[in-house]
Amino acid sequence: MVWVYTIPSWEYPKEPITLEEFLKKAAGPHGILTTRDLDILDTLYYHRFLLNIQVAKLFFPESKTPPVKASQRMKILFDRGLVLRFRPIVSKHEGTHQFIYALSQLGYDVLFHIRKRYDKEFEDEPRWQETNNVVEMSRLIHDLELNEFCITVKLECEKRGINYTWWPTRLTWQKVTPKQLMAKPYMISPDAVIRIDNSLFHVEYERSANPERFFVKTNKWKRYRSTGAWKEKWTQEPTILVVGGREPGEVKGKSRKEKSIIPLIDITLKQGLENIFFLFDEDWQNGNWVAYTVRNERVDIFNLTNLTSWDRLKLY
DNA sequence: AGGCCATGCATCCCTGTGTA
DNA sequence: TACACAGGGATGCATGGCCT
Repeated sequence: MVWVYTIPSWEYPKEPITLEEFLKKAAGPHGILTTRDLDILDTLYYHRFLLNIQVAKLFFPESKTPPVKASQRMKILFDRGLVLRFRPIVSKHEGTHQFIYALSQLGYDVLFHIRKRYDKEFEDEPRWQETNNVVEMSRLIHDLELNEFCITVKLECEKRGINYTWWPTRLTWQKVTPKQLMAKPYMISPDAVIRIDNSLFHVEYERSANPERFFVKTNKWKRYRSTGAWKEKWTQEPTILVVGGREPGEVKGKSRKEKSIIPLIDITLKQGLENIFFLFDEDWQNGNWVAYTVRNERVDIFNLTNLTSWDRLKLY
């Protein structure tokens, strides 16, 4: 998808109703909300932004025309003030604009009021704010494409009958406090964490592929590994999965370019970081799920029975 | 009555192509 | 080169049937 950069401006409904009115109407057997609506709001809460086609894939898979269903339901949620929407500009055979949705303040309040009673994790959350949605376009696209990857893996798992878990990004952050005196705490904040069958992946979606920033990340990961800090959060060591373009991509309107992740492989090799895979957009988007290790070995991420070179090193 | 679903039609915007 | 127009992808909206 080729994006044209414009300043994102969220569209607000003309006559949103208040939380009190909403909860009155939402009650009872013929309330104006369904559990699916709540699931959609949940997904927006955890994953921030969704394209209409992504709502369609996740919540209307049985329909003959999922995008139509999705847009109809999302229009209702928008008119009632539960979501914000924004129509970006794309080009090159992509047709016309597709809506991007985000959670509104009312949507958060409704979700919080209805689900907090039996969903403990909400109570411990720092207060969410609608202004979280005001981000740079590059950040918005990054999140959308990350979600697209996670959704595509989910659908592929369903097709193959494999278990899949997609952790909400905000629940995967880990603050690591090193044991050594004077060492500063640091944050490990993956873009997403997914489990495919028995493999745990720590997903890094790299659109801008800045080598300097990546170098800093690899240092953090090495510490995270060597100190075993991952054990505080996960039952197995996560494999880092770097996802991004093999070829530099195009972005209209600004001098910004999407960069290839290939230079990052060299950095990783020189750093001696192991148990990390690289998966190219051009491959997974065409249904080819073969990732590469730093030594250019091919691995099928749906079938990781072969030992990786990292495992072999540990055995020696 | 309102939610859900299928369908049809209008409309919007981008792209490609033909013509003067 | 400039312009008009058709086609494609996607949304917006109205309608009608069925179900709870």
